[in-house]
Amino acid sequence: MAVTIKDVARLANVAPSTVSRVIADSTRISEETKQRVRKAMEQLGYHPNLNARNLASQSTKALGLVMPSSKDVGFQNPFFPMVLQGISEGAQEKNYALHLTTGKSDREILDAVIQMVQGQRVDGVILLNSKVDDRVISYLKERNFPFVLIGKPYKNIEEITHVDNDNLRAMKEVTEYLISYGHQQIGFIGGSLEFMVTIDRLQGYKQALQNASIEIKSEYIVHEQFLREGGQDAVREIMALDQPPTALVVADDFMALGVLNTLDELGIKVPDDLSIVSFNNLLLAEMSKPPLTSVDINIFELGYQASKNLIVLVENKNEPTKRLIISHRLIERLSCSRPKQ
Amino acid sequence: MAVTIKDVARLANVAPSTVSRVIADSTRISEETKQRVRKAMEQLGYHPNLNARNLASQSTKALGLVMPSSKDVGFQNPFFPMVLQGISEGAQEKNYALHLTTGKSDREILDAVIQMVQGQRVDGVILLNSKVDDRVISYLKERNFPFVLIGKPYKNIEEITHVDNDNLRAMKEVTEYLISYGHQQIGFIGGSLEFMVTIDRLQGYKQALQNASIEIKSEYIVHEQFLREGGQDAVREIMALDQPPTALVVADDFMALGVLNTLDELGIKVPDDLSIVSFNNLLLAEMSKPPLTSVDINIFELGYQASKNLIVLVENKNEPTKRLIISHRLIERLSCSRPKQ
DNA sequence: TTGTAAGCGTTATCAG
DNA sequence: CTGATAACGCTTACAA
Repeated sequence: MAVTIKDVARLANVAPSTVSRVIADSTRISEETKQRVRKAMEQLGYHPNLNARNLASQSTKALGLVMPSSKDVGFQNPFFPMVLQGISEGAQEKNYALHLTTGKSDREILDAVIQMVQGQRVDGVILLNSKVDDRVISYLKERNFPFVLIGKPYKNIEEITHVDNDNLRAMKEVTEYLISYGHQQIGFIGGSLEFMVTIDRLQGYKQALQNASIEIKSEYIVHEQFLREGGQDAVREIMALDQPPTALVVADDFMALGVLNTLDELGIKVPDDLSIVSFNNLLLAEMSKPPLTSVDINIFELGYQASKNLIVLVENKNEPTKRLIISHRLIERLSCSRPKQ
Repeated sequence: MAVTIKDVARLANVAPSTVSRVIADSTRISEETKQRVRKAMEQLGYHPNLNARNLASQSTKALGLVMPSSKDVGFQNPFFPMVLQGISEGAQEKNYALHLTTGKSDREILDAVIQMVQGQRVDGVILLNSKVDDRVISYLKERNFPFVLIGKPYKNIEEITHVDNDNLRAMKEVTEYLISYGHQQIGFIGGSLEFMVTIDRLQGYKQALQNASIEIKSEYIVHEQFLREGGQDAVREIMALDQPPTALVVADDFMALGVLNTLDELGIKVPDDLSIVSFNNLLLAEMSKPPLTSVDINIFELGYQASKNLIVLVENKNEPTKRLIISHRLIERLSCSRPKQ
């Protein structure tokens, strides 16, 4: 039906193998026949059948992407499209295609990954959401199949190539920033502790307080969902304390938006009564009222480096595992000030 | 290297073709051998090589998804992850895989699509962003390759299967809703007129005004980018008029957020001084201040129906083209009230 | 009900 | 520099 390599060969008066070599731009083909073959390809509108090619060459030039479960709320966070953008760019540059995988349960996701990997649809896999004791990771490691993780692995850190921010340091800096403003009562509103990012940031928060000899109060530490009213409950809880904090670090701009609303309802002014720093620096951050001081964690770059390095991993069999740390940057806006007396 | 159909055949003491039939669950195989073969597959951890299978069967059980250009700002709108979620679900249900495609320019995108289609990596394609005179559409139509468009085609409406909202009616209803509140001066802040959705909504807006014998003022109609400060410029412009509107319809929640901010800066209170209705009903809508009355256009369903119907198209050669209209619903929150005297 | 064998469209190995 | 020819792993007539 479709035009094949044989049709091209016939028209150009060469063997199919020669056409194949022209496609691969082999050096061992005379410039003259190359021209002739290329013209024939053009003329016939030839495009190689990728399935045949993959089958013969035992490789696919495609990367698999494991998305967060579609039931996951986190899916609505703009984090996902941004990281995808980065991944996509890194792949495109090396002419790799992207293959998507989801599932409603962990089991479904694992099955989809297995199919994709064993079915040889992809040469490598990018993981977005590492959970504690992730079965997908165990599976890939076991088979020694190339993959990179965006975020920090729960175990075997040294054996898993991953790209992450230095979340500990980022949060430490943020906390120090607030301390330097004169804040002593600083609250922490983070996501679930089953995410490494939360663990790291919590630790950064604690370290900063300790270094400044500020007491760590457990009432100041709240873990909530990243999204939605999560922030609202958290902030009510924490502001109802006898001695409420004068500053807050929040895990995510989206959540910070909820925080801002609740504060408004409670009649608490930002930054006059309460300072806030959040993370991610989404468009949201500059559109909220007041605009949020937020840590830009370079989401695009996270994705870009992930695919870029996965390709390296795929193409060089003995590439060592790596840990890639993407830089972050505090973007100062209007949600912080000195505490009131 | 990997375990193949032959290994299974050998272990189960049957011919490879028999194994193939077992995989396809052919009725012409005895239950007994089915058991035996399945056991062998299990034992060896067999998974079919999808490239070989695709090559032999000339079909892929995969759908291609053309994403908005990664340079596109629209990419940051939560619309994308939501529609992807729907698409993914529809595909998963029928055991179809998803293949992604992007590019930085229209040319790159077209090339990627051609590669994907002619390379026979997918059986059908879902398009997200139809532009005027879309070359991807022309290409697919020309080749008679199955595809569905999310949104409304610019031309050949009857010949292109697409899933869309009734944007004209939705906007008409919204405008009538505001009129019923007593508003006579109603502004329109929409996206670029190169999007069909804008054209449809603008028309709905005009129809509602006409039906109510309200004059259509061109100064009340502003077209801006969907995102970012777009809203802010637009609202400044429109509120600076001698007789500013008492109500606004806005194309998108995200944009409405920008509008809210600017209004706040201008000292204009919502809904007391100005009523607002927006579209999409993102999480944002309930988190903004005040919470936005917004039209839920069922983004998930848009995606879900797209992949579901694309699969029908792919599997039934002579399926007629369809137009699928997804329902919408006005979600009333706190951004509307009667106009002041 | 099962086996044989001919593709599917490439790439890769050997000759020449 | 180029051409045969054998894989690659599976599906699918056609036989049996």
